[in-house]
Order: sequence, then structure tokens, then C-alpha cells
Amino acid sequence: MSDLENITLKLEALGHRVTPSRRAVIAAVLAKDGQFTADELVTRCRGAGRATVFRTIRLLTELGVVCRVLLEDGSVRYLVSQRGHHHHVVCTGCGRVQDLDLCAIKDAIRDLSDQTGYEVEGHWLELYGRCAECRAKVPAGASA
Amino acid sequence: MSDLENITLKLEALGHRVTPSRRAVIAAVLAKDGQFTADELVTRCRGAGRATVFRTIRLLTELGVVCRVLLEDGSVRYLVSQRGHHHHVVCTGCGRVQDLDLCAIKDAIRDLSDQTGYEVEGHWLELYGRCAECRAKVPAGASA
DNA sequence: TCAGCAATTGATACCATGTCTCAGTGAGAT
DNA sequence: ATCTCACTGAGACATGGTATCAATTGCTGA
Repeated sequence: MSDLENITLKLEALGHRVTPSRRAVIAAVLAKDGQFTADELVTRCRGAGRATVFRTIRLLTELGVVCRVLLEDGSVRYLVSQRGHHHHVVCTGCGRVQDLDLCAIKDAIRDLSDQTGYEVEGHWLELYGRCAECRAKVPAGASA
Repeated sequence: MSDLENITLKLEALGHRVTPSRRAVIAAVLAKDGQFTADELVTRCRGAGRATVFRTIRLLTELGVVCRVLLEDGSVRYLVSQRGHHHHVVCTGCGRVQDLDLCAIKDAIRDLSDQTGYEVEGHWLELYGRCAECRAKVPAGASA
């Protein structure tokens, strides 16, 4: 079963219609190697209107099919990901985003609750660094 | 030495001028109990133009006097904070933001590097939860 | 003290990233 | 067949911030 089919089934299962526009947006999302900006989609989906593209992105986000990634410069990128709670490492070299399975800060959160009296309900974590490939290409420390 | 004086000295030390506009913005920042949105400042500093307010916020951010806090809904808030690297807990009840001294995820980052081959250079972490006070007012689990 | 220069300013236009509105469309149920 | 309601696109609007640019301000050195 293709990813597109997978997602459309998910949509239908939740009572949403699978329209040509939505199909186009989803196809564009997948074509983008699973990573994209809203603007890229708008450009790519000339057939679908801007509002529809954004609506579909939101829909997919609610469905848990894509998630937002916050880049270091504050801009936003989207990522196809079927997981639930997880985090990302964004490569500052090539821009690739990788999911992290583990939620790495569970213990830290417990400590914090103890110290501050806060009951931590949620958190947001993004990591930035250089992937193995980029490190191989331009070793750390080497720069102009 | 007042906070305002403190900050203006810091500005001067770095070769920036302390103008009436900047002084007004800084005063407004401090008057806001150390927490504010850009819009609040613009409204409060009728004397200073929008651009100047934003420029001054950016300047103060670069100086390490204020830092950005990302709320759960994606909106941005600013916080006076003289520390270097640190994180925040945002109370979902009263909105207060508290600094966290410790960077709680150092160990986690090391693990991640080992697993993924990434060399983690930076990260962004915000925690959301309910402060001790809000928990006392409305005990966890109690809701309409 | 005054000219000169660079930093700063405010108004305003612009940008990015979304959301809202609204009339029109189309697909499914009856 | 038609009714209804989700969905659509166009475009206006909102928000948070940056760029431009001419005018101003305030050091600095003569």
C-alpha cells in the first residue's frame, strides 16, 4: 500500500473527504521526500489554492501524519511522520531532519518537577547539529 | 544600581548609544515585570516607533538581556534574563515563565550523538506545565 | 564651538506564515 | 432529482517582524 493510499484511508476513516485538491497536496508532500515548507507546497500545488494547501497541512498535522519542525532561525518546516510524541535533530549543514524515537528528557522532567514544584505537562524540544554525512564532508573545526 | 542603569551601561559598554527611545523601551520592558510581548511594548512605547521597539528588542536579545520564549500555541513572548544558556517552564495556568538554571538535557544529547552520528551543536527546549501556585488553586484532575 | 560623520529614528512598505470570509461547487444520501 | 454539507479558491485580513530611506541626533575632533 502506497503512502498516499495510506493517508487517504486515514482521512476517510475520520470522515474527511478525499478530494482532488487534497490528493494533490498529499502527493506533493510525499514527493518532497517527506520534508517541506508550506510555501513549497503552495508553489508546487498550483491546482489547489493557498488556503486549501494550508488547510490540508493543518488537517494532516491533526491526523498525526505530518508534524511541524522549528528551525534554528525560527522558520517552520514540515515533516511526514507517523509517530506520536517525538523530537527532531535538524542538520545545520544539509537541513535534513531526523526523527528521534526516544523522548530524551523524561528523567530531566521528573527532576525539574521535584525542584520547581511545576507539574510538567508538555514540552517542546528541537536539536540542531551536523549529521554524520556533513561531518565527513567538512570536518568539525574546518572553516574559512 | 537599577536594572535600567545596569542595562544602559551594558549598551554603552558595547558601543551602542543610549537614546531616549531605547531608554523608554527598556523601561517598558522592566515595567512589564520582566515578561512581555513585542506588541505590548509597541503599545506601551507610544513615543518610540514600531521599528525602533523591535530593533531594541533584538538588541537586548543580542546583549543577552532578554530572551525569547516560545509558548505552546506558537506565539512568542520575551523575558528579561541575564543568564546565558538556559530553558524555561511556562505555566499553562497563569502564564508565568520561570528560568531553569540547569540545562537538563546534556546527558541526553550525548546519548543522541552516539546513536545518530549527529554532532549536536545547539538545542531549543521549552517546558509547559502548572506551577505550584496554580496547582494549589485548582488541583490536578479537577475540571469542568 | 562647530562641522562632519555615523548611529539612530520613525514612517511606511514589505515579507512570511497563516487564518477568515464568502460565494460557489460538487459528492453522497434520500 | 435535489438537498445538504463538506469543501474549494480568491482574496482580505492578522500577526510578528524586517528593510528602506530620509531626517535627526549626538559624539568627536579640529
